[in-house]
Amino acid sequence: MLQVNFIRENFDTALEGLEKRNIQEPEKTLKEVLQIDDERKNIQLERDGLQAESNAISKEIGMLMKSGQKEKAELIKERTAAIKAQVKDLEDNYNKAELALTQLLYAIPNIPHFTVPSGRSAEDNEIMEEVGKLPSLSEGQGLPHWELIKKYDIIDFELGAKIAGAGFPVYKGKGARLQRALVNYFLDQALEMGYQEVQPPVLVNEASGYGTGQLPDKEGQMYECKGENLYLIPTAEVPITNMYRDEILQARELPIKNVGYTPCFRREAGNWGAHVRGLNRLHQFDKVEIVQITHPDHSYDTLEEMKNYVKGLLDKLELPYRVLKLCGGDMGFTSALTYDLEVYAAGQARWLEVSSVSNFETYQANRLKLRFKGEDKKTVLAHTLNGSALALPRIVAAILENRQESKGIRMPEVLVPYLGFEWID
RNA sequence: AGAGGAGUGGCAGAGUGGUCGAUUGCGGCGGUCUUGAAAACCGUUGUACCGCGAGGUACCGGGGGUUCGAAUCCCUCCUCCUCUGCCA
Repeated sequence: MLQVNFIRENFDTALEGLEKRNIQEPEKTLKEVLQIDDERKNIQLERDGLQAESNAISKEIGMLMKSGQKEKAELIKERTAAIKAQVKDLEDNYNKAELALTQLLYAIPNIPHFTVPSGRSAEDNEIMEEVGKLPSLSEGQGLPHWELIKKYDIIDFELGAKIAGAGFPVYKGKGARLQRALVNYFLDQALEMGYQEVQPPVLVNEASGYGTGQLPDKEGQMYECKGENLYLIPTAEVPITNMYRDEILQARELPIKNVGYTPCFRREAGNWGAHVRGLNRLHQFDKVEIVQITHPDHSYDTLEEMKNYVKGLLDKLELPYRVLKLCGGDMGFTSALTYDLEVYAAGQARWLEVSSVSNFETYQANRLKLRFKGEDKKTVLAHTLNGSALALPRIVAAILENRQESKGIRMPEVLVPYLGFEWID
């Protein structure tokens, strides 16, 4: 969430940023934040003063008791009753103000970076570049992946529906092996870039959900564990970033680079439309995620580095892709700047999002209380970033669709050592 | 899952109702000494909020309670350890 002091000191910047996101009545909301915060401070001033008085009296009573002046002590005790009641009142008011403040702040999205284009929807995203040649498929070789997977019997949706539900496919044979190869390839590549591999829990508690911003606003997107107060992760970002919740790091430890493979679970309530077929949208899918924690001065360099790293993966997989800079209206709630990478899937003649690389600046760090001790010994919020590197299903879809030949589907060269075969046929 | 034990500052570990935000040791940082280092010695060393400042308030796993006063007593939840049971 945003820091109140940031809003106070940069009111116009904050307002401009929120306007870019097209949220309702941004000025009123920001003013309300400041007003509630002022209220909170005033209450604290009064409460702390009374508390100090009360502490002094207690101390006095202690000394009187020690020196045996019981009656005198009893006399003073009477004075404390009024103070106590007052403190209790102020305490209640303080808690109310603080709660109102955090709830309000939870509802305010991150301020977009100044380079983020304004816009309302995906159509307003800025296409930064397009890389690679779109495949030209010959007649009869333009099948979408949902037909190809049947043809080669490598992914079974009906079977998954039987044991779980729609959107939970079963990968079989070379389909399953392709999944495993991709995960291993992506992890190995990240290792070469200096990331530490981690295997986090795929269930997280409420505090973690709040830490990275999935709660409270996106509650409907996560699967909940009945009676356990745990959530299935929608992305490895949640557990991996939350490893650093309530931590104060040393400046020299930065940047921290972690990579993790996890399955991801998304309810996708109300997100199923006509063109959501096959692997395009699933309730469960596999993803390798890269997460970095950086010094605020370096986070945008890191964002470029991460984007370039993901581009490199797509280059090596020989998939044509384009890079988008998301507009204010399409960007995630917690992000300050997001690049989406989309691969071209020839069988559907569509671009499919396979990665989202974001800088959250201090938005998550503030919620997480993730700080570091700087060179001047001051404790300041770190910046958090993450990116998919990569999400599997749509990569699989694009590989199947773009690389289909009459003889079968030719696997990308870099995967062959991981796969142990060259063709799905 | 049952029985028992324990959670205190970066770590170790005192503290069982009153000048305790907390003795001490280690580690860290600064300094003295040294050609340099080690050792020794001296000093310093948590977080958050409020206040122009002096300073104040809160925090001893989380939450609640008793009391004029709680690290210390009570309730509750969480976590860890040991034993028993169960199980990849």
